[in-house]
Amino acid sequence: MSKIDAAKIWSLNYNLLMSVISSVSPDISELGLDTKELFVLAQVEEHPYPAELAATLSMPKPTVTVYVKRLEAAGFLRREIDASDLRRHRLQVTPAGRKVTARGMALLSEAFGSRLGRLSASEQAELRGLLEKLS
Amino acid sequence: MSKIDAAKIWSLNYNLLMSVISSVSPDISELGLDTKELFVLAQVEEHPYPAELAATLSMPKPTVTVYVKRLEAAGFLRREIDASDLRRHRLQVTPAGRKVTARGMALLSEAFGSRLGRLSASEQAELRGLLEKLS
DNA sequence: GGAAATTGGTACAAAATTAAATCACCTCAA
DNA sequence: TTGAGGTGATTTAATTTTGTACCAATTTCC
Repeated sequence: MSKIDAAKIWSLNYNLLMSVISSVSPDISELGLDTKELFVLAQVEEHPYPAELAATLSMPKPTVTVYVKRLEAAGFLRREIDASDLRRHRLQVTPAGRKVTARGMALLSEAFGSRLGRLSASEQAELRGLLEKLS
Repeated sequence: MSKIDAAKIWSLNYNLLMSVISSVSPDISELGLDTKELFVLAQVEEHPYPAELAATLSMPKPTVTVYVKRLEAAGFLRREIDASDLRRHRLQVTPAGRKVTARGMALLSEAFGSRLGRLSASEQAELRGLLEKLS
């Protein structure tokens, strides 16, 4: 349960996530957005400001700017200046954006779910609980 | 337990990993290697060929080439042509490489461990078991 | 034995990502 | 007020990562 184990758990988890990502990204691309763009888009409703997005996704602010710009150009997102603080840009998902998010997350769920399927329903709930404690 | 949940579990896990990575990468940089380089180095003993590394880490072959080259230049790795298959380059971690790997993984374990510390010992074991089933 | 197809690996150019600097705006103490 | 310090977001320039094309060694199959 010492340092060795934490690193082991880490690697297992990391390799798992990466392998799922790379298996779905071709399908996600066909929706007209990049995998990372999907992650950004999926968090916009919960975190409607670029700085918040950067913090929760652990990515630099300029990177968020680029993704937001692309998402806006694709019509998945609208940007408007926040009335109460003119520095802030409030983001809003368009109906098209919501649709593509749902599809993309469904693809991800399908791929990840096929791994999750190795676990029983109660194990899945257990896993979710553990991850929530860690978050 | 449907698609929605898989996506939720996914996001929790993804954000967790990314936040841990970004919190340790400054410390890892001080060891003289990049975070991704550490991940590569840490897998060399288990997967001593570039193509294998690319597959297990889900990264493109050219990327592995670049990292291997840097790790070799830094003296953490040696490359020799495999006697039984002259196309393959067998990689070998040097003592310096082993040392820096241990330190880097310790840093990672420390950071991840401080999250894991929120779980009881039996919960940690539970988590590891679940992740192993998924891998 | 010897083309043809495969596999491991790399070089180079293009694309993605990021660090550093900058601009616009906000807050608040004097 | 005002101007000093701080925050949100973007631009620019540099770095990192990757796709494409390629070579060299090996295997396959006639």
